[in-house]
Amino acid sequence: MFTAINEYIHRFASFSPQEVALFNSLLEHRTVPKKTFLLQEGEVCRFEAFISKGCIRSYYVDEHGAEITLQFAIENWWVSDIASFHENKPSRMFIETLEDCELLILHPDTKESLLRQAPCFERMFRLMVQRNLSRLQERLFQTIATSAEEKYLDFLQRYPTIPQRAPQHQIASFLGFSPEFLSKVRTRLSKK
Amino acid sequence: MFTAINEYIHRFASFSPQEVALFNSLLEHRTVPKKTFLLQEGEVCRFEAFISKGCIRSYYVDEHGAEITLQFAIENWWVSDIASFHENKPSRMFIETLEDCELLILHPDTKESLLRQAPCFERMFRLMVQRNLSRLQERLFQTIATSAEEKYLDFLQRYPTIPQRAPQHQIASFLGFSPEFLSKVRTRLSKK
DNA sequence: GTAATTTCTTGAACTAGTTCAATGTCCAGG
DNA sequence: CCTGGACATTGAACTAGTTCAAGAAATTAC
Repeated sequence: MFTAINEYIHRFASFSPQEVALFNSLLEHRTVPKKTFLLQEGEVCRFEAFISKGCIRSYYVDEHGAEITLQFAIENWWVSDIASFHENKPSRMFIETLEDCELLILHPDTKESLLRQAPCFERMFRLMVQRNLSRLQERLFQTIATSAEEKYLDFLQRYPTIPQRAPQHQIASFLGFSPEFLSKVRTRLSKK
Repeated sequence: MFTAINEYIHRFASFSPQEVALFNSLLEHRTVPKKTFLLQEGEVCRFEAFISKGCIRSYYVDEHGAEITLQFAIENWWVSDIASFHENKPSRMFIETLEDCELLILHPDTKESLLRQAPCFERMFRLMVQRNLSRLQERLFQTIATSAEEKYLDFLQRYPTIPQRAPQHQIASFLGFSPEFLSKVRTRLSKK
């Protein structure tokens, strides 16, 4: 149950067996069916969830009711609204499972307890968030600088499993254009 | 010289006088004239710079030679390419002063030394990066979900000093549209 | 103080992407 | 097995934003 997450944390830093044991002991294991909301707009996010199995989407809803997908999270990724989690404030996001999921969960108090008992995890979380930040910078750049077609092709490379796991209109909302246009881009590409 | 940065770090965590003294002792103070490149594409970023005075822009250049502004950094902000800095790899960014600047600089080795001697700074940097990440999430959402006019108005609220400090075409490239269109948006707004 | 360069504005022609509506497809549930 | 709802496709009309070109305004450099 913990092999994946233990491999994961060792990619960022080294930990003693005791530290790993402490970490594992603080994780809550949870099984969640598909189409379940882990978080809805207005709620405070009380988890950071590591996905051992399954696929989860986080998204915003804009003033016209349109969805904008922030993230497709799959195996070996974390999902949370960190701003809401850390500042204890209502979230603007929805987080919903796309498949049946196996999660390993940290709560605000268990995370604090972990960091108090084993401060070396601060480093791991810092490096994790840093990596996230640079990826998001790249994505913003791409959102502004490239055409819908390029974005879609790049998406297929980067997230090869998502097209089988999420409907197209959600992918369009991740890439930043309308589902109809994604459909047109796809037919255009398949004619080449 | 250190008052601003010391206030800044205390907003994220508490530090003993010794820790603060160590931190300050590791900072390199540097004065940089306007229109100086702190980093150019292809170089490895060897600094995290806290701006005591001045204004700095970081941007990408896309395949057609167009600039995309990632950040306008002013007093009490940090500027760096964290991916390049931490993974020691060539950057895709340019970082250029818009004004004469006073900077307090951490280098990769001084940062490591700081974190080794005073691990509590891990926490501060983690919280800093987290805040950055959530702001960038908001910005991505806004880039996708709102009109040019809304983006510009929101920009004026959020960065009231930048219009006096940076040319309009750079602001347009931050907001994600062409300088000509920004000009049109502005005349449209001023007619209201 | 004037030349040179960068920045900003305006207009006309264009295009990438949107919106709406209609039709077709694919399931999941009873 | 058939039916209702979600999902995808297509086309036509539209629009927000782009591109190009030219001129005006503002800065900068000597």
